[in-house]
Amino acid sequence: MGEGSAAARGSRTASARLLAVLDAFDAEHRALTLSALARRAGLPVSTAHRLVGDLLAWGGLERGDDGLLRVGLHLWEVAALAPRTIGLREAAAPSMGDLYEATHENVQLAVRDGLEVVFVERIAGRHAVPVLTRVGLRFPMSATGVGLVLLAFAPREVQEEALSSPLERFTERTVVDPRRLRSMLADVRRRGIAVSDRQVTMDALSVAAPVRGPDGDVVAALSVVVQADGAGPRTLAPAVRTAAAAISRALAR
Amino acid sequence: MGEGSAAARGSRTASARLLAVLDAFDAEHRALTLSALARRAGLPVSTAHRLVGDLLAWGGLERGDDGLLRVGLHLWEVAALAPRTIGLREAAAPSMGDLYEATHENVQLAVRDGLEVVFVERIAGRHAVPVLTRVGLRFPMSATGVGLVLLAFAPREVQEEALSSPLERFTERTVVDPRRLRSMLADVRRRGIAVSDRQVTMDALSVAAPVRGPDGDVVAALSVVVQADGAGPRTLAPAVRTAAAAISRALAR
DNA sequence: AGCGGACTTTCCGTCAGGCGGAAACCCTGG
DNA sequence: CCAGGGTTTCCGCCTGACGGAAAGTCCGCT
Repeated sequence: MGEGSAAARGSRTASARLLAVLDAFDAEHRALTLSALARRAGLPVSTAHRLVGDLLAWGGLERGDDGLLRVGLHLWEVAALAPRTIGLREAAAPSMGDLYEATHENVQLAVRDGLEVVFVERIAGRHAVPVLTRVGLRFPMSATGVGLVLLAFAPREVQEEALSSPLERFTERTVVDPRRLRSMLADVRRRGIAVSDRQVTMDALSVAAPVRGPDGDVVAALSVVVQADGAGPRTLAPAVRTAAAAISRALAR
Repeated sequence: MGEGSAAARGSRTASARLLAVLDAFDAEHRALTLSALARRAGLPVSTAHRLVGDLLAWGGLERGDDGLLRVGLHLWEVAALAPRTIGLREAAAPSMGDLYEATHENVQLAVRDGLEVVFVERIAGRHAVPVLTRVGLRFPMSATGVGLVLLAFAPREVQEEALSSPLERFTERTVVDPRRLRSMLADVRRRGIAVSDRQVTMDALSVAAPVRGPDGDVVAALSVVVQADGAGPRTLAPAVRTAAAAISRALAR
């Protein structure tokens, strides 16, 4: 016992409360009123009020002209110091640009966090297929191209854990059978490339390749997303693989 | 009395302490040991230890294989929700790419926060002049090209405040005379373009133009940084201006 | 105007829980 | 083997966080 919003409330630490305020924001709720925020964070308004005040003073939140609360610039500044974010982005940008030039499709870079992938950078073609992903977004590993790569090269324990929980289904083609997935992963490791064919949406297909850090372990994955019936993976694979390799080289320096 | 690290300690609010932990990180200190962090944050280790524990659990910090603490991915995810960050980036990316294609020089996008500019995005040419700026970095407004633009179009009060405090000098050519600066700003407003000629470093020159939001107010500034003795501002201005206008148009949609 | 509702801000008494000194623990290098 | 750095745990004191409540503010609606 002890769970349930009411009970949980009182037994939260001060930091947890502050962080809950930040967690009240997500892609669908980028701007909140104080009370909406309090509701979402599971806090009494008066408490939220004080915490928000602290965050406003610090720059972690900002109040727009419309009076709504949004995530502030200062938070972003700090966050920009995260490894696997700016540094990775900077190293990857030129090669991603090249890849975009070559394909004019969505080019994405993602890293693994726990059992999920987080998209760190993306070049969205003006005319490319619209995709669900966005920078800063989190996705389960099993479906996307980048996810397959990152899972294939993840430590044993992570793989086991990912395979043991039920796999989320997005389309009729999403692979949800662990045995099937396991063999796909072996394939990815062997070929150094992953293809997610209509496993996320029925109109898109992605081709991904691993990006390696200085010491050879896979730190990120690069992918290109194309129309499912367009140029096949066959032709894209080499380009993605070389671009990923170029990023790995840039990281080594 | 009352100031000085010791006295200040006790009189801090819980949130302030947590935020101080985050502030312990900066561009020169991206990875810290617990005690170094405590020192920088002005907190007793035991306190820092607990706060760090909370942040680790939340994902605001992460501990590397080397045992050092770094800013965590989850913080970045939240920060990515900040307006004038990802959204702006996404809107600006294509035009910035075009501008880079045209010039092959550093292309930068910045917004104003208080009396400073924060660089939000940058395309670093492989062969372009090395510059001091980096994404996530903060600079005083008076020297850089983007700063001049953002200051020129800032609200009256901001301008007054910026002009009333002494201007930081970077090179012998940095403008530090408020009267001189004031006339430069008028010029920027009139021409819709700002040139910072060797005001930050003696080898670089930047040309900047305003990016406007849907309601016409200046929300960001776009700039190109080139070798001080290279192609003059004369030739760059049109390109920068058009690219900035294209971004403004993208934002309007 | 007058009213109801939703949000924000302030106030304050209570008491949970944060705070931090100190000591134990754990390295690594001399 | 010890010295010096870091990390982690423990625990009693007491501060300052907590949140209910009420006042203040700003709508839109009739």
